[in-house]
Amino acid sequence: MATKSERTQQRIIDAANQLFYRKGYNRTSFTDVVDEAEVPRGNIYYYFKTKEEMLKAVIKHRMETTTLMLSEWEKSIKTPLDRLERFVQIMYDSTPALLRSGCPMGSLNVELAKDQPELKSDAKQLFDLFQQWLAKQFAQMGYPEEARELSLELLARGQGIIVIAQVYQDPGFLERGTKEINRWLENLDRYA
Amino acid sequence: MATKSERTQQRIIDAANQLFYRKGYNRTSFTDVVDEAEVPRGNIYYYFKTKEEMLKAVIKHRMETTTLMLSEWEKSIKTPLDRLERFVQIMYDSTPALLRSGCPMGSLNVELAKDQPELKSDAKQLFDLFQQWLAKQFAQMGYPEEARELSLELLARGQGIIVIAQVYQDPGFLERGTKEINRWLENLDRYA
DNA sequence: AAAAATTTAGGACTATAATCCAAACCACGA
DNA sequence: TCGTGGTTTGGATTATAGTCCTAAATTTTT
Repeated sequence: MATKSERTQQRIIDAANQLFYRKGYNRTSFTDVVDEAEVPRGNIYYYFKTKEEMLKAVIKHRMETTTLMLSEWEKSIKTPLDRLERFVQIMYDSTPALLRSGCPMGSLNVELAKDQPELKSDAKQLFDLFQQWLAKQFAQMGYPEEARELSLELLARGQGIIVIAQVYQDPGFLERGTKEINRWLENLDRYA
Repeated sequence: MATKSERTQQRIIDAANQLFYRKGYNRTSFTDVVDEAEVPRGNIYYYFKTKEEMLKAVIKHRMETTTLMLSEWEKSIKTPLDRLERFVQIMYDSTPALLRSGCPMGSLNVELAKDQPELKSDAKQLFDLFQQWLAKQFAQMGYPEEARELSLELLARGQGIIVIAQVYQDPGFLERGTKEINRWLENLDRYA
């Protein structure tokens, strides 16, 4: 089992992760994290000397859980189409959170792209992770050439739908959008 | 001609407008604005008592210029298809800015949607403005029923393409994306 | 069990941001 | 010309955020 120290660190990362998502990176203060994680003020600096470091840890954490999720999908889901649709599914399943705080990956990138290039390149890794996994599925589906472009298109569609659904607080738009993506994927699969 | 005071106020709004776009609202400080507008420190508070007020003025300004732009398009461009394509065109024309700072309207909404609901509802007006104008064009094109949904879909496509193009710093993706949107619009028009 | 290393804890310190203020300045009508 | 209202200044003030420090407590190692 994890040591107490490891668990404390994890609590901090979890708290920061949530807050960065809900409030955004820049608007989240150390005080916020400290309160949420229920760690004494000064102690947090033992684990993370700067806010940047904390963000990097959060991104690393997201990378790990995402990697795990994707590899499990790969293990448990047989066809590329079903895997791609599983990806779309989490969008739909996350409706309430997406309407509240947008896409965790997209909004972080949009925020950091402004004026914080070093951090942005870290956040971009998350996109890369999904992008490469999606491309792999498209390639297996029979589109090795177009795999990258298709994966970007799928990501773009998702991002767009989420932004608009959030702006208009419209879960229906998210639902119709994901259905439409599925139709598109099924057509791609059919005519591969 | 505008009074000196009016011109000063306008300089402040222009500076804030640019900075909010380039750095984001939360990361822009009064000092930044003061420097950019070349107005003495204290003077800015004569015009805007709070940062919120300044944002509202910026949004108002954007609303005005956008309204003007859209009504000019309506005057000078004859068919709904051409008008819609004109909209797509500014996306393409703005490639460098979009790659640098994302969509001015989208990124502002994404930023403010996190934890700043009052401001968010102001920023949303910008979307409404475009959305209603786009819907009008779709209605004229022959889709009165689907006008709203189509306008949201067009906005979503634009947002998605911009986010991905920015994340991957890929002007080509933006170009292909806008071309694809145009194809879609032309098909809609053809089979109206 | 003592020594060494890690972790906790709270507060101090510094930097930066937002906001306010009061004196000076200026334009213009009485 | 004087005074009055709007405008300009720069610095003062306050709040908040980020960072650091040091001593105590705890855990680990010897």
